[in-house]
Order: sequence, then structure tokens, then C-alpha cells
Amino acid sequence: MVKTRIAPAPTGALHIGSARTALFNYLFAKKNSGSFVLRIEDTDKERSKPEFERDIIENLEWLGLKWDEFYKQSKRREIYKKYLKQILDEGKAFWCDCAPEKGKPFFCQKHKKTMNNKQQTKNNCIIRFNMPKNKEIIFKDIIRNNVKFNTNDIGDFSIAKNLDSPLYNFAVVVDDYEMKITHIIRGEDGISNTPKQILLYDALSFEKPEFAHIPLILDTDKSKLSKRKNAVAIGDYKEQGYLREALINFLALLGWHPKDEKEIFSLEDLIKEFSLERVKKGGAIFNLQKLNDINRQYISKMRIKDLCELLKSQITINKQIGKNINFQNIVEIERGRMNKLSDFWELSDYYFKDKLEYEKELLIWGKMSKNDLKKSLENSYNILNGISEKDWNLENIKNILMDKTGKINNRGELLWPLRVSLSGKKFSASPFEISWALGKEMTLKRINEAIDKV
RNA sequence: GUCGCCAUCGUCUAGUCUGGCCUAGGACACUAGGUUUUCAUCCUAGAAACACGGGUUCGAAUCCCGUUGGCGAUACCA
Repeated sequence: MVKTRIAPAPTGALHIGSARTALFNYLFAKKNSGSFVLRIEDTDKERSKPEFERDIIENLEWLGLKWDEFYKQSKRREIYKKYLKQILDEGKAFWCDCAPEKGKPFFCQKHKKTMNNKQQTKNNCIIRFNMPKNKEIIFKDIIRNNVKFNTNDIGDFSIAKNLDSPLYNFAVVVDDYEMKITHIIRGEDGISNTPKQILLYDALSFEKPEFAHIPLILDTDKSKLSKRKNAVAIGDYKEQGYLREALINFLALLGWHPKDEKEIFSLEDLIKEFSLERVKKGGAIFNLQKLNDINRQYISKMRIKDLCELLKSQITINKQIGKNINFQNIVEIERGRMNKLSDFWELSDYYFKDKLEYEKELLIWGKMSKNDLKKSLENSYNILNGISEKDWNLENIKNILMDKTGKINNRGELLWPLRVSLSGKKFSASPFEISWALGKEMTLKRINEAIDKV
């Protein structure tokens, strides 16, 4: 059975890149009716923090990438210890206290001679893998085909600080074997660890999984995506009001592409369509404009009730909603203008104000005189006042207003001042929509206030 | 430096394995026009790419070699 895993280190919040790797692992597992494992790689006692672990778990859950099994490396020390002892006993690893030169593969001359010494002799000793010299390591990568390394370029790499503190490469190999992981799908930056891990599989007589290295997500300067230029934490995007569906959809399209030209995919669709064969090799720059576009599409297609709930869940940090305001109507009107949920509060602030503040010049359309303007506003007032509360709906308001303006050469002379009187803004939704959402009373009040200004 | 990976519009990408249907397709962004009282939406159109050089072949974006460029790894981090 296919089994994949995502193995984040809790040394930072859930990163866009990890989320995308998690997604690909999840999709591949589910596509093949397999299972997906979440393993927290907290072997680094100093840098691992519980709050990051919480963030990773919460945001993976939020994205909807449900795992079937959960592990923490810090709870598995006895398992690593057993295997560490084993390869030490077999002479495939050794204790060493050398300080190797940087940037060069290191082969220990000194300690291999004393390899029969199975005990840690000094405190600052670590355990190194006894690397064979000049051996070709070739592995097949599902995405990249054959990748070749020579052990001379690697050296006696470290596998543990001591029996209780395994290092990354060792812990990963033991876990992937013990957890019966069949496919290791990870970022391209893991390629250079692969030969080390393959040697470890062989040294421990473990059966090897398949490897697939997916392209990296790049910053606008083409380096690995980092905190400096963009928000990289999934939590940040969630807070700004990106929808999980949009984020998933966008992430899937970074490095993967379906057979046809379809672009909008639910998680279920993705499971059906996904294949590692269609993952491309080159890195992909994170393009916020594309994310915005996809997010906008999801927002405009969402069920209005759900969208209102989501928006209201953010309201504590924003404003109070007056009881006379029809919140759902406002959402209906403004949803097409939002890229992300947080945009809503800027777009819609004028609905919630008791009194609008704006320059009276803004009310003027074209070359209207003061008198024209006053007449126009009074005209609007009378027209709208003639609509009963019962008939106060968007269609009616629009039809009646348009019917009246049809007789005027320049519609703007009626509609522009009306719109500004209702919104106080240069750009906003139409006067029909605003009137509808505001209700008759508030609409008439705002027109009156505009007339008073003139 | 060394080792490895990669290379199609500004960006995400289709096409590459299985050479001809590619005068290189789509999307985002951009520009122009249309719809609209404004903004947004929507519609139409446009500009925009096979990194370079050699081969192989009747024919190369596609196969091979080289060059250049980019990225990654070179930890007692993961």
C-alpha cells in the first residue's frame, strides 16, 4: 500500500513550501488509496518549539490535509538508539571527535583505526557513518530519473550526536523504514541528502522507498522562498483572508499541471487528477497576483451565508455592525471587489458609518452648477421616497431610478451625486446597490445630509 | 571552490519521454476598445517566450554534446 509522509521540523511556523510538499504527498497517497503520515521532526532540542508544532498542526488541519498517522521523533529515541548500536557494532559507523574543515568532504583517518571502540570515549564525540571510498550511488527519482553521486564528494557524515540524539539523516531513514513509507516526496533541496540516506538504508539492510524531488517554490529574486520578501507562513495567509480552497488550488498549480487547461480544482478534483509524472522540474516563483485572482474567484462563488459567517468571524478586530444594516446585502454587493476577505472592511466601511465625511465638490458631476446639484439630489430624494418599504429591493430601486434617468441626457447628473451622497467616495458600488443595502431610512438621511452640504 | 539539479511570454505553465498537427496554446499581470454614473465585474482585441553555440535528421522547442545562466547542497539544522 502506498504511504507518504510530511516531516516538518517545528523550528518555524508552517511554511508555504512545506504546505505544498504536504499537499503533493497527500494527493499522491489519496490518489493511490494509500495513507498519509504527519511526523514532527523535533530531534533538535534547542530549536524545536511547541508553539511551532501547534502552528503546523493547526494549519495543516485548516488546509484540510488530514493525516492517518501521527508521530513525534522526540518520543522515539529508543528506536533510533537500537539501530545506532547496531551499525556501531557492525563497524558501519564510529565515534569521532574531529573538527572537519568546512566546505570539503571529510574522511576521518584517526578514529576508524580504533573502530573496535564501541563506547563514547569523550564527551564531545559524535557518531559518523563509515563512508566507503569512491563508490557511485545512483538512484532513480520519479521526477528526475537517474541521479548520480560519488561517495568521495560526501565523506563520513554525522548521523548522531550520541546514542540519545540522532541527527536528521539517521532519524529519517529509521522512521521511514519503521513507518513503512513507500514514497518519499520532498523538496528538491533534499536531493543531496538522498545518497546519504541510501547508504544508510543499505547499512541497516532496509528496503528502500521510491524518491520524488519536487521543485522549490522561489522568491521573486529566484532564491528559496524566505521570510524577507513575502509572508511565508500559511497562518499569515489565513489571517489575511485567503480561503483554504484557493490556497490549495494555487499551491497545486505551482509545479504541477493537469492534462487540459482547467485551472480551478477542489481537493477532490486534485486527488483524481494528480500524478507525479506531471510535476515539472524547474523551480516556481510564488506569484501573489495569481493567488489573488484564484482567491477572488473562490470568494465570488462561495455560498453567501458561508461568506457572511467567515467575515463575521473576523469582526472583533474590525467594526460593529449596526442592527439596521443588512450585512448579507453588503457582502453580496462587495464580494466581487475583494481579493481577500480582509479587503471587505476597507471596501465597505461607508455602510457602517453614522455620518459620512467628504468634500462637497465630490458630489459634482461634470460641469454641474450648485443649483443643478441641489436639484439632482432633491430629485433623487423624491424618487426614492416614492418607493415603499415593501418595494425596497434592488431590482425595483434600479428600475425606477433608471426609468427616471432615461429622460435625462446625462445619467451621471442624477446618479453620480446620489452615489457620492450615499458612499462619500470617488469609487464605490452603484447607488442602487448602496440604497438597497442601506435601507430606505438611512438612504434618505444621507441624501438630506448631502443637500445640507450644498 | 566542489558536487548536484534545472532552463518555453514579466510570472505560473502546455507542448519535450513517443521529432513533423507549433505561424509555440492557456492563465495571471499589462495595454487598447466595448458594457457601466464611478470603481470592480464582464466581453473583445493586442503586445509578450523556445538562453546561446554546435551536431543528428528531409525536418528540432522536442534527441545528443558543449557553453552560459540560475538555484540547491556542501552542519555536532532539518
